[in-house]
Amino acid sequence: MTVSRVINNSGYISQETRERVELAIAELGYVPNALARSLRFKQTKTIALVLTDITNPFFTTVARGVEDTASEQGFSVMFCNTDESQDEEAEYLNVLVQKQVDGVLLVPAVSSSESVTFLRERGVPFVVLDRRIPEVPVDTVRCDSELGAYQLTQHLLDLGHRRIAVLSGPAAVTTAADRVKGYCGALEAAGGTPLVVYGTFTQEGGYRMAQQVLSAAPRPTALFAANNFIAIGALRALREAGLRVPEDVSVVAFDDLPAAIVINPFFTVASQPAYEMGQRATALLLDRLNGKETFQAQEIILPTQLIVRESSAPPGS
Amino acid sequence: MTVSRVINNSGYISQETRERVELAIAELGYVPNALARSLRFKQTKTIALVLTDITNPFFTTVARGVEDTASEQGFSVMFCNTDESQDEEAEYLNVLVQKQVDGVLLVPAVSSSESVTFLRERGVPFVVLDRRIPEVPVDTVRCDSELGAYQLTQHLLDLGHRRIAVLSGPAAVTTAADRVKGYCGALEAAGGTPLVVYGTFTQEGGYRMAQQVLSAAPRPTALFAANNFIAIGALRALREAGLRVPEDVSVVAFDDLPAAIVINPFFTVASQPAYEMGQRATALLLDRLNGKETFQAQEIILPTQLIVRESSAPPGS
DNA sequence: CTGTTAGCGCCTTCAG
DNA sequence: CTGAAGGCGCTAACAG
Repeated sequence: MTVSRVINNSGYISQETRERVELAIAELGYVPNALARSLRFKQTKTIALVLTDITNPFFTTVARGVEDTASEQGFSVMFCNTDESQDEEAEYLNVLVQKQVDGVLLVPAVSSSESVTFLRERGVPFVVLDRRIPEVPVDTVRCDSELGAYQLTQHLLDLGHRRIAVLSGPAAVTTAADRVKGYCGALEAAGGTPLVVYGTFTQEGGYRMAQQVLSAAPRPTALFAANNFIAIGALRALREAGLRVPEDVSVVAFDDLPAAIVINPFFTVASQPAYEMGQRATALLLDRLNGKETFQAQEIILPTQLIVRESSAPPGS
Repeated sequence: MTVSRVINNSGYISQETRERVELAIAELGYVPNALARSLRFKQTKTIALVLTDITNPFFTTVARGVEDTASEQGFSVMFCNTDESQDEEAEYLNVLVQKQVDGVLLVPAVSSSESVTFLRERGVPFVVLDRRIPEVPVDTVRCDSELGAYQLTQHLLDLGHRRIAVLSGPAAVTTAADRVKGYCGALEAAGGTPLVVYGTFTQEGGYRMAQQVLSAAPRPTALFAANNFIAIGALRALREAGLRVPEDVSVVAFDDLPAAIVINPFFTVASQPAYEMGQRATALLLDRLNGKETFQAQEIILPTQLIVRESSAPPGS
């Protein structure tokens, strides 16, 4: 008890006792057991970040924003890769709840409400990141995928493209769906006919989807990749088909690559403020934990930024 | 108690009681408290990954290898970014020890033995990742930086370069030092004079170091970047100076960028098997935890792979 | 100012 | 086969 008082600087302690205790602590290399503390206070000072794949630079940057913000406030972060699998996600959430994390930042693999319901039933605060859970009011921090896609498509339309294909992600993922929606909105307003293929948010997916749309006749003059990996895969397919970018086919994409890892910024993109998304989501979650945010669910929607680079040009240029 | 027996499938339970308990569990959304369990068993089933910056694709990939391997064996992973700061590192380790993590994977910010001693004194198993702690026998998983650097330098020598500058990382970081050493070994054997500058493992660092060595007379004909970020920064400096790669200056680098995020593989590199490093380090740590590895410290040294691409060519070509 | 009691939720051990 | 006691390390509340 006396030791506890010394460590936590609480209550009255005589100078002499304090020094004796501190000496003993140093000598023994004593470290307080945060587990026991957590058990008592029902607070672990730990949050979890559940995402699909930390290997994607977008999520890496988000993760960095999360960790920085969390550690500033004395929280640790556990991270989990679901690989877009709902089962993995459920399994991780189960473990996290058992481990009594104070809160969860979740990039849901699918837009169903199961995970969210699971957490809510067990009283674990959470913030949904990057994607939406339709029809359920939950704290969410994400970008405006629809508007970003609209702008990206509009940019292609302005350049004169009419046959624009979307290489999308899984239909069940809201960012994929929203981007398709924004694209359709812009395209239909201009009297074009949507051409949409669905696949995975991976390089392989982009490669396959690109091959698929390129075999169509007439060939699209522009491709819209729903994320960075898809864009890279698509580019590979274009090269193999002997098509030049942007001369033969323009390419635009969602998600920019960090300046630190890219040699030649090339893709025209709708860039998402990944670091800030991580920051904001964490701040919101911690506010909830501290009871600062007690009102209803809020949705923080950040803007994307259209950055025009060399991968897009007028058709047949 | 009876509930405990049901959950853990231990001891005798009548079928009927089991069913009643299971029903109650489902109804109440009961979740066992892993904290209490950990307190009793002194096992949290959690390990920590302490690295400098998860934003670096090399470490991102390592992290992925770690998480995959850990979760396979039922362990969760906490991650911490030290930004090469020894103080941050010490602070994180302190928290982690308090939180009773079962083990730590550490990419030490500096090569001093403080962190390692800290962990050892407190009985926390750990594996050092990527870097060495000189003169202290500890479990280590890393690449052969010296040999990799030797090969990279030899490659430049073979092309005919003699004035080769190294843009290194912090002198206190063993990977930086080892790479300089390998470079010096190759260069001196060929009768060249080493030109080494030290900086940070960042794009900014690479930019500044490149500017510095390019102002030397005679100008180096080749640059050796000690990591991927430095290479990118150096390339920026070269461009600004109106120098072409590889025509005017060749560039080689340590660390490859994952194929999924790179458009045009361009740099000649010594590639490290990042994912495997994470895997191996985690496996070793978990073996220690399970008492499988009870013998003395071992050092697992993985080979780098020399990949020749377009950024290197004979001088004046 | 310091120490004792009790309980957070778990499971080993021992009674019933 | 099921339940009660006790302790993992911590601290609020209360005694001394």
